[in-house]
Amino acid sequence: MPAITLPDGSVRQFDAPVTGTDVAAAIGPGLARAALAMKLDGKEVDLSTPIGQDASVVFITRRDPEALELIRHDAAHVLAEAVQALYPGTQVTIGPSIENGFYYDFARNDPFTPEDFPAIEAKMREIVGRGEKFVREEIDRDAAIAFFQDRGEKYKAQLIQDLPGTETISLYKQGDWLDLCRGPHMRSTADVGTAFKLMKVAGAYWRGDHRNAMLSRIYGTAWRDQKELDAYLHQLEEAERRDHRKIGKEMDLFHIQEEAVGSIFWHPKGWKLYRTVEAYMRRRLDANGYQEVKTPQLVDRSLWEKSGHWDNYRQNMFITQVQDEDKFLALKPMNCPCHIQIFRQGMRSYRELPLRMAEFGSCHRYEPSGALHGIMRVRAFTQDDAHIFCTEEQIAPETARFITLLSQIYADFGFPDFRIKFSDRPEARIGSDDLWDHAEASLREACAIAGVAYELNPGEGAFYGPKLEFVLRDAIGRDWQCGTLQVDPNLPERLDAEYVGEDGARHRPMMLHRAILGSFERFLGILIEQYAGRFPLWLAPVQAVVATIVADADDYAREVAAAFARAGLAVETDLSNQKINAKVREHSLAHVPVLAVVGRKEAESRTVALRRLGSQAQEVLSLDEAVARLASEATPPDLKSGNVA
RNA sequence: GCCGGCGUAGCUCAGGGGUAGAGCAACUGAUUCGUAAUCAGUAGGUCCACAGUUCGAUUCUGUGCGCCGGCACCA
Repeated sequence: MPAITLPDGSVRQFDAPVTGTDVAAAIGPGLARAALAMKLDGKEVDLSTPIGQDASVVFITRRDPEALELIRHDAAHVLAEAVQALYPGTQVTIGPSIENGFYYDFARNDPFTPEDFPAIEAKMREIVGRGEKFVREEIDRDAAIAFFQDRGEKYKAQLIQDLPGTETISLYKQGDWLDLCRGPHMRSTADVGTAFKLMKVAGAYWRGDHRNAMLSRIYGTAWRDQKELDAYLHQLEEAERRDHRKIGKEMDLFHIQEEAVGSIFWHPKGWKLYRTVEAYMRRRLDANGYQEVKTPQLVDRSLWEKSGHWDNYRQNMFITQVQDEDKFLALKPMNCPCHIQIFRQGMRSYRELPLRMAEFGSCHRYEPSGALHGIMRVRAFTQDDAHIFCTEEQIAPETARFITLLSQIYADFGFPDFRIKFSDRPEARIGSDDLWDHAEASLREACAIAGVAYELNPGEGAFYGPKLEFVLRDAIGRDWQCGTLQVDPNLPERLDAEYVGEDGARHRPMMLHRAILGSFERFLGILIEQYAGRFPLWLAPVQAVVATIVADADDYAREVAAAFARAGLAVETDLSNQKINAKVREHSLAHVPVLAVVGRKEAESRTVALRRLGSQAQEVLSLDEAVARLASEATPPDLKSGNVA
């Protein structure tokens, strides 16, 4: 007879097999009301699951983080029932819970539009209000396939068909409606609650494969209560204000126009930001043993044929041809083959390794139109690229060294936390398993040396080697790969790079492809969103504005601005005949970090009144002191004393 | 590339089969003011492009282009 161990260590004996519902009731009416599901020996299951033997049970209530996932998953079922009730003939497919919500993919001739949402939401509330019990039923595989086929649910039938034969097929009923589902679920549709909202419609390929039919996906968000939902919606609104496209316009940083899709027109302030980041990166690379090079933009197709890119990526390359010439040149989509050309000049010795060759390489790729996104995903971009030619033994130490450098740089830009994904061998790959074993082991070892944790991203490596991806998140919660490090034993072979070893014989170097920012464009986009345009002083494109209160202070204001400029500050003057209130407002909205206000008082005493963005306080300093202090504050992190790279 | 939505002044947006409107910005003038909007005036538009329907299209229909949200892709 089952003895149930509870989280507090206590044990309850029962005379006969029980369900979670029974156990909760035995403990108390409060828990019986609150329990939504349970963890049975660590596995999440329905409350109604029978317990015949000794087991440990942890109840999940609305307060537990696990509840969110249950609510969202159940909400997806409720959505599916609502849709099938309102739009007969719609087939159901899958509907998981996701971060912040859920979605459900439907097969239907006429896709949904947001105008359908009110009706669907109303129907969902009705279903939740009915509080139909979720009833689990296990069913024979063939019977299940026949059942769904009879109902015209061919996607469900196919799902079952493709499940491994050992899998138990379970259905979940809620009143008259049912769905194929592994579970678990809460007690009834009432447990979903009312804190949900349909968010958007989207197309999505069946099983994520572009060769398959496109389904109509409805996204929703669901929370434990209205307060959480409101907070989430509010947070979304806030995030939209940080959108780099919006801020880029407001701060006059850049624009993109139809005649150059996927390419950026950098305006003076945006380019200033770009140059600040570039100058910083160049100093970091110089200090870390990199040699900077510059390679051609247009390169004959023969080189791309040798490297393999012509075969693999021709569709995504910009090809040019000059009139009256048969030659085809490609705008380089990447820098590696060019760097190998430099490596191949003359005879290389093992003594030169590891050789770190860096380039702020301008690349062009014909990205699919749907992939373009502001300045984060473009067709013309500049990588902070470098290739490290090294021996196999040097892979791990070089990688560790790289991670250290990257961490430092990310921290300087205000990203102390980032995610690392480890992508190992994909199905379609070149090179022997032995080679891959070595390359992956080196990367793992490097991560251990660097002391960093990573998530495994199975099968997502490049075709030539495993890679690490360094991922940052934008304002809206989308993840972007920025940094990367790829181990490549292949390209040196194809393009015949070699060096003379200690033994006097010729060897193939290994090649590490690596980038820290990834591309300037993407990184600047993330950076803009990270700071919502309110950059730290060293990054701000306009660091200070000297604003006058009266015209009598104009000459002094010019003097102050000149002194700021001599100290290397990016400064502007505002001598317009507006009230100081208006000037404060205008430059605050423009995210200028320092406002130096001068009136008659300041002109007479040779002081300035500094006001920092986000603060209402004023600090009156002598001109000399203000210059010294701001100049020191505006020093890039790598140039601060005591922090020399 | 695929599915859906959108495209009106520099920006944010309203409007609607009879060739367009607001706020902010810009420009001009007045105002010289002490830390988040001084007042008045002026100017500003191929209503994304092309085709079709119509007496007449910015408005309706179609196609193209671009943008936005997803999906797929991301060397």
